Amino acid sequence: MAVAKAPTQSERKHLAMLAAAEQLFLRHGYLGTSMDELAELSQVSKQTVYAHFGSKEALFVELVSSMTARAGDGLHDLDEVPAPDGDVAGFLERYAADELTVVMTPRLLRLRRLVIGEVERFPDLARALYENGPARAIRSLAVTIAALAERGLLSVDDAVEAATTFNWLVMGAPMNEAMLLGDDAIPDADALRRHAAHAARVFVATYGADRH
Amino acid sequence: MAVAKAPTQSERKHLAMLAAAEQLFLRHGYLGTSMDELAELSQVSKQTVYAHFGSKEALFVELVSSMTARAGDGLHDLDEVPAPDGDVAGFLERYAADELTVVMTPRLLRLRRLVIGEVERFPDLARALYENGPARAIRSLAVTIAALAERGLLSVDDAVEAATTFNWLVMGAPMNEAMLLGDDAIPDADALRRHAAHAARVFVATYGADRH
DNA sequence: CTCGAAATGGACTGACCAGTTTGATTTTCT
DNA sequence: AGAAAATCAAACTGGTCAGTCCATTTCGAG
Repeated sequence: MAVAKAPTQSERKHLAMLAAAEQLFLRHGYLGTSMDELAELSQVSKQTVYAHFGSKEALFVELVSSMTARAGDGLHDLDEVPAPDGDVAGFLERYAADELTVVMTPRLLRLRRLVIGEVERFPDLARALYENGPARAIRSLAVTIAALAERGLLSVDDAVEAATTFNWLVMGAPMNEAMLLGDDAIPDADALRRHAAHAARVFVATYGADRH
Repeated sequence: MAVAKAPTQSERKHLAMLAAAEQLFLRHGYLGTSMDELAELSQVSKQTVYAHFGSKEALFVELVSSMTARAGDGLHDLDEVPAPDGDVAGFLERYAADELTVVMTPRLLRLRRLVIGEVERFPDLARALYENGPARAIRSLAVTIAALAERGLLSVDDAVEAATTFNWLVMGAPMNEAMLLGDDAIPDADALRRHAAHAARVFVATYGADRH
């Protein structure tokens, strides 16, 4: 088994700095965060910050990139058997609820706000977030939808279009509310489940196999 | 008729400052814009800026508020006769295309990015943008949808839920792409029309009167 | 033409900030 | 234990920024 080696001081400080950077950048933005502030919150001297990350911009890019990469992680191992033999709506509802539970989280919403606000300054970070978030989710869902269509459980011409439709049917309203109304407007778990059910209902009404 | 009185120098400068503020704030953000820069671009002395607006924050709030208030203007006088006697899908498609044409504009998208990035600093501006944008559009659409349901052209229980669904069916994908991918990713007029048609098709498949 | 209001520009204050320097201290690894 | 690497505190550089001050000029209405 893996040996739990004690983290070195350097590693501990590295993590402390990343944690402080996350807190400050997500709260105050890129320009609104100062390196002195960050060093103090990390309980670390300023030189140590520069020794580890080189510059404010490099630290920002590293932090945002790593958060972005981990963004849609707990989700995409859900390519289990899509539907046993009929309950497509139930499957889609569960999928939507899982997706919403992952995405509608203060950490990820703040990351998204931060990155959107910095599109002009850091267009690559924004593109990376788009690729790792919606684009990845849609591609993955399109495969599943195509498989369901193959089995005759859905009636779909263009699987990517259908996946895109479902994705924004699910995410559109809560995401755009959360962007502008702040974390207090995040729906609770029950509201998310109801919304997921509604999205699945609309989708099946459009793409259900019983359409001629 | 209204007399076209020549604008005084003071009025001209006031507008020049607002124009410069729009350009700079939308491009560089709140913190990224300096008052010296703004005065220079306005062809005005710094004193004049402070004489007119008092402070950077006040100028920012005034600019964003006025842009927000005018945001969904060219649209909501479209409460003409919703549908003569049948073509609900066509009516919805036209409505969606109009809405998309107004919203998917660099100016408004940049405003939205700016406001989202400043949610923590200026929560009231964000709330105002939400109210004047999506919330207003959805309320207005809900009335129309209820009227169509009344005439038996749609089968709708909850008009607000249906309006919300249609709204994000229309705006979700292009809006969220534009937020992260920048103005270059704005779909052209033809793509917008096709997307509007698709949204209308999905909506009618779900809420069409021919559902039992 | 005249007088008050508005605008000018340029210097100035006080604060902040990214990044560097230095020399001493502590941690890590062998 | 002892050398190399990492960290520290604190001062410092060069620059920027919001907002103010002031003496002079320009504008516009009567």
